[in-house]
Amino acid sequence: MTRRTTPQPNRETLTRQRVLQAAVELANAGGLGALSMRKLGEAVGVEAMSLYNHVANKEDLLDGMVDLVFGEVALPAPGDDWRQAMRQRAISMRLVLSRHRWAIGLMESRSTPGPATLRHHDAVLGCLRRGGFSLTLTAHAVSVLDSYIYGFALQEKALPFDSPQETAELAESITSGFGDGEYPYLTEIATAHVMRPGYAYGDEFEFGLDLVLDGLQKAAG
Amino acid sequence: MTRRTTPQPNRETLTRQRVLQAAVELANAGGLGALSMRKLGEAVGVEAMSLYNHVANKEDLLDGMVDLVFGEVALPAPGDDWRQAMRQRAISMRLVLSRHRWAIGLMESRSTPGPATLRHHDAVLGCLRRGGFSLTLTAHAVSVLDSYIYGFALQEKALPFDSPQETAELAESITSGFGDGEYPYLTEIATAHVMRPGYAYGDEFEFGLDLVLDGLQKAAG
DNA sequence: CAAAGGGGCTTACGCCGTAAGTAGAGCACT
DNA sequence: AGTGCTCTACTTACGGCGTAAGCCCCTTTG
Repeated sequence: MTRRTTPQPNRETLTRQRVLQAAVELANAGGLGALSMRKLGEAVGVEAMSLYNHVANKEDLLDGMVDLVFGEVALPAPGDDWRQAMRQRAISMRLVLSRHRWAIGLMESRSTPGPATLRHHDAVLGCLRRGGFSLTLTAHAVSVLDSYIYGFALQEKALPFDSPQETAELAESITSGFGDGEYPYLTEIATAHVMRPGYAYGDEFEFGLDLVLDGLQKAAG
Repeated sequence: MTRRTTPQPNRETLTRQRVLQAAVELANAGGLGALSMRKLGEAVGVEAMSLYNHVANKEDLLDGMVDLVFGEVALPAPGDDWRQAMRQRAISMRLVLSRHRWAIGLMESRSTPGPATLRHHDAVLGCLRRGGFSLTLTAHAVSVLDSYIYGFALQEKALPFDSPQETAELAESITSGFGDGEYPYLTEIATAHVMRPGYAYGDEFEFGLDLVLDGLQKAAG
């Protein structure tokens, strides 16, 4: 046994990828508030300061996390009909954003997009251009589609409940707090619509999505 | 001079309103990051801990700020045509959200709405119901409209520039960073569309808004 | 086998939100 | 007038944050 030690067999070398993935897992589990450099270091078995060998600073870490999330979104297949492709893209994006609820709040202010983000946007633009959209209409379409998707994800995130049952409980607690006449229409929709069995806000997504796609199809002529 | 001191004539008593307004001003000036209890105390001429006489904690402070912002949005007038009223409401909301860019990032996770927020939502629901919308269609309409408005505001906030000139500069710096073939459609839209004189992303808002309103009108039959 | 470089660790600084305790002024009683 | 309650503001302190600066030792290379 002249060999000193094996090259740390029990601790595989840290990489940017491993750091980013651990950060995403931390954020998934406890929200962005649970993600600190110290806790992230602990999660990957390293002191906080050692993380700075792999990320420039926390901004850079967040940028990398956002790009990782974008990488999970299914790219529109080049051969597909634009409408079909955009529909699938939107649904995939919403799925990804609901898997990583912290991400939507992070896309504000992240102004240095990573490669997966750029690839995603390029694929979306290409799908529309090849589908016959003019430059101007392509810009309109991307704006309205992304606004709708992000905005829906934002609202969905703001809801502090997941199951229909929790929804009903919250709606009841809100309406019972006021006199009947104070917010009549809120009371009406809470009692007669939201509290119906089987209600789930997420089901609203496809209604708006198809509404937007219809409008774009008409505009494309 | 038997009287000890006058009852502090030069310092008007602090109120929740004054605290909230100062907090909004701080956030307007320097973003949410510039808003700390210490700085807010300094702004109103008081130590940080004294603020807790008027707000329960920072969460409560943020809740109050959001409600203050909602109070700035013009309520739909009861007599108006639903489409006209919803259009004006959307434009007013976007204007308010661009005056307070920090607010959109805050509406995530604020789950205890204040009176102005409730009044706003009740007025919107009422406008649609009186316009003949069924309960289900009203829920659809609110979802798609709010998603679009918030999502647009979110994207607008993410843009790190305000003037058309800054936009062009950024677009050029992005496209020049890659080989021509890497992101062809991004390059195309950046050079041939975004960099045109007079381009401003904000102009996209009304296209999507009218698209959504058209779709709702059709759905309302 | 020595030199060099790099990944990891320790320490420290100035922020943050806020719990806990204190002081003084205004008011309502006797 | 005295007594005590309440309300506002201040002070101090704690644990956590991002990260700058410096050191240490292991690995690679000549």
